Amino acid sequence: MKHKKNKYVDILKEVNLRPTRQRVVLVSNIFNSGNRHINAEKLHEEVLFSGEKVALATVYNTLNNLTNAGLLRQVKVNSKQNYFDTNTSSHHHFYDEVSHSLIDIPHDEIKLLGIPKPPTNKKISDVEIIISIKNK
Amino acid sequence: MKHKKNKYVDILKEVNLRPTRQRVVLVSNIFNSGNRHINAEKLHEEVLFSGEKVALATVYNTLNNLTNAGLLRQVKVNSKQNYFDTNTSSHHHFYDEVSHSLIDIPHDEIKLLGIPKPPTNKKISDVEIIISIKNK
DNA sequence: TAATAGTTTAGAATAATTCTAAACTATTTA
DNA sequence: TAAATAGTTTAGAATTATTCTAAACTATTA
Repeated sequence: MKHKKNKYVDILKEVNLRPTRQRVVLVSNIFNSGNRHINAEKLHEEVLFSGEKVALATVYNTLNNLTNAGLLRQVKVNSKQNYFDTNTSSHHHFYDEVSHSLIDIPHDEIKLLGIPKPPTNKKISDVEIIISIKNK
Repeated sequence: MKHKKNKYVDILKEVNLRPTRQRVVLVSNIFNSGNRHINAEKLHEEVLFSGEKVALATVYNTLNNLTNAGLLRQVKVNSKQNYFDTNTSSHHHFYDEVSHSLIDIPHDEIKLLGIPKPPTNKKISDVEIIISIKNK
C-alpha cells in the first residue's frame, strides 16, 4: 500500500516544505524523542548512524528551514556551534560549559520584572536567559 | 625621562600580564573610552588605523588573556563573532540583530526571581539575559 | 507523463578563531 | 648590565562551523 500516513510528512506539508526523503528522515529524527537540543553535526552523525544517507549541507538547510518555519528555535549560547531547540515555546536554559549541553528551565520558573523598552523603532524579537553552569 | 607612569601598564601588571608594547596599545584602546562591546576584528582595524602594528592573532590572544584575567567579559550572543564587554559587572544586554551591536541594560533594571538550583555538583558561573531586538 | 520548480549533493568557499614554531623582547640572574 | 630564560608576537597554516555553487535529482503540476 502506497498511501500510509506519516506524521512527519504532515508536519512538513503544514509549513510548506516538500516532504522529501531527507527532510522526513531529519524531522522524524529531531521530533520523535521529546524535547531536544541539537546541532547540525550531531544530527548528521545520528542520521548516518541510523543508516540513512543525507548530506551535511542538507542537514544545515533543513535545520534552517525548520527554524524559519517556526518548528525549531535557535538557542544563543556562546559555543562555536549553533543549537536548535525543539521546544519553541518561551523558556530558558542552563548551559553546561563543560559538556556544552543545554537543560531546559520552564518558562514560569523564572520571573522577569522590568524589561526595559527597546530603543525607538526597534521591537523585541526574543528574550533569552542563559544560566551558565560549571563543575563545583 | 624613562619612567613615566602609564595607567595601562599598571593594569596589566596587576593581572600578571607582561606589559608588552602590543598589550599596552590594545588595553588603552579598549579601556580609554568608557564601556564598550568589541570583537577582535574591529579592535584590530581600530588599532591598525591608529598607526600601531599588531597581528590579529595577538588581538585574539590579548582579548582572551584579559578575559581570563577578569578585565573583560564575553557576551554570549548568537553572532558569528565573539563580543567582549569592558563592563565586567553584572548587567544585561539588548542585542540588535540588524546592526549586530550590543546595548547595556543596567543590572538593577531587570529583576530576576526564582533562578532554579543548578544540577548536583554544578554551580552557576554566569547569568545572561539577552533581549534581541530588530526593526519595527 | 512531461515539464517545471524545488531540493540535494559534493566539494569549494568563507569566516572566525586557534595553532605552530621561529623570531623577538621583557624580566631575571649573576 | 650582559647573558640567560621565560614569555610573547608573528605570519601563515590549520581548523571548524557554516554557506555557496551549480549540476544532478525528485516531487509536484499541468
